[in-house]
Amino acid sequence: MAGRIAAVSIVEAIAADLRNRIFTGDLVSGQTLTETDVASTYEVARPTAKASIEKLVAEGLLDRGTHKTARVIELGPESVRDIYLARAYLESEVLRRLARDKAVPGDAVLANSEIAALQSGAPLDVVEPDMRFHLSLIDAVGNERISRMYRSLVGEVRMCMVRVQSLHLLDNALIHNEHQRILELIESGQGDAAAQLLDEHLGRARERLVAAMGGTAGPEAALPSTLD
Amino acid sequence: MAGRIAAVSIVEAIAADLRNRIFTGDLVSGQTLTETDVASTYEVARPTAKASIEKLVAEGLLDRGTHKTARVIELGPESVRDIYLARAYLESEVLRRLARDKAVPGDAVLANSEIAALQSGAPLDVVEPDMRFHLSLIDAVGNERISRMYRSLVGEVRMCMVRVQSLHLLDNALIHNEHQRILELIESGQGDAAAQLLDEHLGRARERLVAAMGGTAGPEAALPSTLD
DNA sequence: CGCCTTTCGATTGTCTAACAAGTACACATG
DNA sequence: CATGTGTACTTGTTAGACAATCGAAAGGCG
Repeated sequence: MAGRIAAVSIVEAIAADLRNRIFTGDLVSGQTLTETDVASTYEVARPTAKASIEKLVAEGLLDRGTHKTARVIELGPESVRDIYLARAYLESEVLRRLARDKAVPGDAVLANSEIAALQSGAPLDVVEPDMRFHLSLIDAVGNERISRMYRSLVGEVRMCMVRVQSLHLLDNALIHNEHQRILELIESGQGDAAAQLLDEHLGRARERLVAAMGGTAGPEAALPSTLD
Repeated sequence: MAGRIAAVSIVEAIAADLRNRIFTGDLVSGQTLTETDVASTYEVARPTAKASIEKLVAEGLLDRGTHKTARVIELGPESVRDIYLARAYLESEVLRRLARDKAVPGDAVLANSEIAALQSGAPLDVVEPDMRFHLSLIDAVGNERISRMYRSLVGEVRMCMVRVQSLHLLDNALIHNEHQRILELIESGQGDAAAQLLDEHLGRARERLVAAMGGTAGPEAALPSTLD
């Protein structure tokens, strides 16, 4: 069968669509979402729209106070640092434990080869396999809660990405090489080195994002132009 | 001022009370919570009760499928392992980074001294300062998302505790000593050793919980009787 | 007697309509 | 300029209702 069918409730369906619109940049940061707007857009009753909005608020994608209109969360430089540091915390410990068992997840290898394969195209094409690479590492330890936590971080990372999508921040070859080295370090059991390399890997991505979103001057002036 | 005032909505207030009743064991694992029950208990309309229930479902404290009654989640041995391993992942990396800065959080010292102070009392009295000790370490790195994640884990740990509260699983002196050694290792910059000790600390607690809840024979036979 | 089907009560999903309560912003007033 | 007032918009909550679904009990059949 082609994809498991899903009898989702209306609330879930609307929440899923809103989530998608946030991740694709259709709904930009700071944009307001009134209950009546959502209700009329999807032609449902206001309580239904309300429930959808509150679902996304619980996920952390929307923000709202009592009696105030919900807004798409705004991710400033401090949020980006918080997100990427949280990623580093989760993932570096994962790398240590994978290295302890010398367990290289096949999905991660696959995802990284896809990064190597795409030579050009839209600058955001690398995001999907990149996220899949990191998720494969996380999922490899088989901890349900860790995977859930990391996925919520990935959602926020995607929001950061669409926010600066006009810039080509990402050097596919560099990303591929660093991933490759991380996998090699896991295979040879060097957990500390893998964790440290990951720290640099994420730290670099983080600072480029911060510079691109918070920079006063043009980003090409603030960033190192070449990274090979 | 003595505590910021909070004008919480009815939904939030009910959710908070239900959460409290879950943590105190008033609502036991597996117990069903129909919307009408909650509505009549708190004398509110059903949609309000529904929203409260869905809030707790989003937090992971209740579980429910479409058209099915919500139940308090049941934490079996595999869940306990998942929770404690997730704790270890988060916290051991935190210890490494604290050790790197040789930063011993004052709140953690305080919480541990409270553990030393209580010599007797209810067996669960140690849980609160124990959780506070670990939370202090987590909060010390100042990462909002990591703190949030850990707090959700702490909630589940509390549920585990009330589930086996009849047994005295906890040796206050042992806990205090291990905490103390962890703090010392942070102070001397030995991150790896601190992380490893934490692993043992959490691993022991986890296995005792698992044995207590899943053991076929009486727990005093399955567990090492003394731990000094 | 045991198994399958049907029926029924209980529960949830969603809607309409409505009122209360709060926020934000413009406006008038001192 | 600071303050108070008022109004439009939005959200919080309720009541009642109907459809859809689930679980289990009751009944029929081999």
